[in-house]
Amino acid sequence: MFRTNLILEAIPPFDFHLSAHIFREGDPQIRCYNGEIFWQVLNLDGQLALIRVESIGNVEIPKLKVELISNKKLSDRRQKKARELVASNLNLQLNLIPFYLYVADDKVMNSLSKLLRGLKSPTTPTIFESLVDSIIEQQISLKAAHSIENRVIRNFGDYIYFEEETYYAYPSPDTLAGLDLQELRECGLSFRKSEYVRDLSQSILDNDLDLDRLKEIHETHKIIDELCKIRGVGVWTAELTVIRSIPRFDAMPADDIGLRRTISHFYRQDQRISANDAREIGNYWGKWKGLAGYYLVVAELTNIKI
DNA sequence: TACCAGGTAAAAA
DNA sequence: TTTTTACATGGT
Repeated sequence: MFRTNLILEAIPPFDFHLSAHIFREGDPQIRCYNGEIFWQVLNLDGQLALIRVESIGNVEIPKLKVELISNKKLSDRRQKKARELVASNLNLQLNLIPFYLYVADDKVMNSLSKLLRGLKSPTTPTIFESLVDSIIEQQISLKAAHSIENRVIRNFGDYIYFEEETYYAYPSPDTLAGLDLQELRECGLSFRKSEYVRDLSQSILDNDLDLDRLKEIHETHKIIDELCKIRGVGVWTAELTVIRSIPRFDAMPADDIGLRRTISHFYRQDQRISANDAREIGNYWGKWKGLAGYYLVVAELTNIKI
């Protein structure tokens, strides 16, 4: 195996351990954080590398050591690609200060910006990955969805061996496009969702759909409109995808039943709220509503009381 | 056992 | 045009 070390810096504040905490329950063979190191397999222009990230700085002077493990020596170009991918996956270039200033008048959010200072939301390596995951997550519980996602990754993802362990990368559109519906169905997707995923993959393979082009579109609502043209992608899926893959934070999946429960926990004394109620509250966070929603979800996950 | 959980498209009315 | 229905797994 070949090993390469990189040093990455982030725009402060950035709390690596707090931000990686969301992967605490992750599958160790896919993507995981163990309290010390975060790891996952990345596809660097066709070559796989296991990346292991650890903090060698602190929240106000954030610095990361990234170890790249691969079967063949990584070219300079691929090392650069790895740098870019890790930086975007952990949202290192996101400046949180404007967000904190924007929500300073909101009592709850102001508290959270102090309690969760340095928390950045993760970004998926590709828009495709976020779309497929979001389709799988429609309607069913996150736990059920994650077990289905992990089966898809284990069954169809490329992999590398390292120290007697197998690590899986996310399957490519090319691979998923060529599957029988029955193969996806056996991972736990419904036949309908299997069609969505296969057809989405096929249209990328055929160059009928260029997801990366969406990043160039300035207005987020236009990206959401474009995503909604894809069969199986509704507003909820599109909003979730722009937040966690582009990423854009001036959108929030107000239809999301879990997010609504969380918003009501902090703002409406746990009374059920409608999607419109959630949108109304979300508008108060303006262009930062997506990140504000993430802060609320993490606050609930980590059992923070305001 | 039944019902709900980070929805969506297609069928039925 | 609007309303209803089918669908997958995991937890309670």
